[in-house]
Amino acid sequence: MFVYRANGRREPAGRCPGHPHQPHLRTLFAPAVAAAAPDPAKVPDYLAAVKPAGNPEHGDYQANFAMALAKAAGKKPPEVAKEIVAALPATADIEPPTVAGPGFINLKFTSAFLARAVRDLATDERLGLPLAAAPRTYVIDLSGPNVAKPLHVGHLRSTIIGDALVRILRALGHTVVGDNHLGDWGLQFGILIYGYKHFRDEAAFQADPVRELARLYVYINKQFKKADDDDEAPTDDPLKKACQEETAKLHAGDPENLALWKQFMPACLEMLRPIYERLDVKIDHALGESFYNPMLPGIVEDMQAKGIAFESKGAVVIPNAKGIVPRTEEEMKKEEPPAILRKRDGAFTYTTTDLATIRHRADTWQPDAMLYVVGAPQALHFKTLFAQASRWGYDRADYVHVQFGSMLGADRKPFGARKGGVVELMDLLDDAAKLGLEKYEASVADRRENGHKVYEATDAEKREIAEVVGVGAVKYADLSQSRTTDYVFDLDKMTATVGNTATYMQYAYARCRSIFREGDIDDARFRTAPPAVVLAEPAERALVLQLLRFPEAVEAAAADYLPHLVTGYLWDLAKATSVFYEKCHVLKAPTPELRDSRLLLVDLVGRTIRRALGLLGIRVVERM
RNA sequence: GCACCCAUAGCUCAACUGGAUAGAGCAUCGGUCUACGGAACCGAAGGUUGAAGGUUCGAAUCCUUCUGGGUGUACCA
Repeated sequence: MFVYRANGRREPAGRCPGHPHQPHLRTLFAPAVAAAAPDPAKVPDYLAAVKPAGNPEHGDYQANFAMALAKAAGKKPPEVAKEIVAALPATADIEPPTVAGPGFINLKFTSAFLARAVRDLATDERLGLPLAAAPRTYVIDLSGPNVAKPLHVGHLRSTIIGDALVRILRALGHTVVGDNHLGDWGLQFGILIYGYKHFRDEAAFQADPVRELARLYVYINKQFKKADDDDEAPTDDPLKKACQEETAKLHAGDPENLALWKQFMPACLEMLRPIYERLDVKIDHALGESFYNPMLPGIVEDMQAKGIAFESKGAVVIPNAKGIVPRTEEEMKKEEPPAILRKRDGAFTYTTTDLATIRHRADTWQPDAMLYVVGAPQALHFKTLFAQASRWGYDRADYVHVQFGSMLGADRKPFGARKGGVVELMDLLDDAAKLGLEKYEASVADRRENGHKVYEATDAEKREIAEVVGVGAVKYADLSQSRTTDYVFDLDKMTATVGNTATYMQYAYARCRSIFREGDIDDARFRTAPPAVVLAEPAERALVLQLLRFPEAVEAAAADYLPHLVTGYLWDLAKATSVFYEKCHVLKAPTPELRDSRLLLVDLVGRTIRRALGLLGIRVVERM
């Protein structure tokens, strides 16, 4: 991933600012490091090397700057580490640090500090999540479906990742504008119009316009495919040409085509609405391509007037990111192509629309950053677009292509939009919900068989469980994968009840709630007047450390636009909780003090899971 | 041809952005406990991080070359 800054330089994205205890440790070290460092300018870099320990045996945190510092000072790393440790101010928050290996400084919080910190966390509705000191305004481009066909699994990633980023950035106090750049004006409507005029089944269209339009779209595209297989250049395909002509007529304002477009649009939007509802995704704006259509001639004129765009081979183009328009054969082989704003036939392209969109977003919301949650194949397009938009004068905001890998079929081949066997989103959600319910019922039967008292859910509750579990499974599967790599679509894995899945987290949440129900305990007390926390077992200590790390995970996810850092955190939290349950009885704790302390931890685990899943757009149920 | 992305355990994925012995989940094998919710826990086995060089105290991570896959590449979006 890269960020285009105002100066046009390519820079890595911002680093994680660290969780609230990291600054605390850095403050502790700052004077000693400053005294030992020959170059004061490097002190912040050294302090940045105070980070969570990679291995719990080494403590809670580790300071890794002694090696670099020793080299700069011409000393031996372990000696430098020892000197710095000796120079630390006295504190009751950490145990005496130890020096190990080539000069690592290992740090461990005292139990007293952890107990105090987690008790403070209990009264904090934000669970430690900081509000940004300097809130920024983000415009996030997400989802962007082609409205002429039903959503399929390929649209999941942009929608789900984009929605999670909206929620995460908002949670940290930023202003976020979500904008769904609908594909509602391109060739797909030429295809629909041509298909409607020549191949429609009138009865089917009357009965269900949505389905008939979808059929026509697929039908025409299959005809294109044939041309490809015959090794004909797609542009020579007469059918495609005919569709392009219908598109051009629409764009030129042809009354018949415009009327058809207006007739088709509501049906197309109706096709999308229930899916967004089911996914629990609300996008602030849906300014599609058609919205920008009237602005396109002005965009091209303006860019030509400013000397950024010009004619080449009958089209109007903007140079590639390097500022070059290749003209000779040799250049065309070596250089990236320019982007076309207006084709030879006068039609505008999506590059022009994207430029109009940038101008509109910049003028309307004055964002500090514009994020495009769009698949990796469009990297070249955005590279060119961002570079030239900056030259055009829209250089205040950072442009980020938050790209993600393709969804692959079981054969590890990308899902092609035109290929058969593409799973429609609605069917996928139905299947996932059905599987979720089956597993729930199997689990209930199993528990009953083993003599447990089992709560009998009503049919309405079962439907709710199925939906929450099913949709959650699909979302979590996508979000838990680092977004840059391709990923293999696997429904069974998504709906698994073990491992790093939504179901496992939702179940962990339900377990927390169950303990309070079982003991008939009011949880409010643990949030308003929390009892003292007693850390008797290592499992409790590990759990507390994990609870305190929630802000760190969220901030890291926001810094690099990586929601999977939140799911990774959840998985660690869930594992720590499992061990805790195993080692520490809660309701049957040896003393009332310990029971209260453990109830506080259970309540915090439940709240943290709910909050973290909420940041990913995933819901929980109280019982399952 | 050129450009971008990727390659980690049998499979699916991590690795806190250069840190200590590369970790999980499936699958395989073994074990624990009448179980505050067993959708559990513990353990074993599984690796020359695609290959070869280089950078340095230290590399899955950074640089070069190569191999193998994906994607894009002047009038689709």
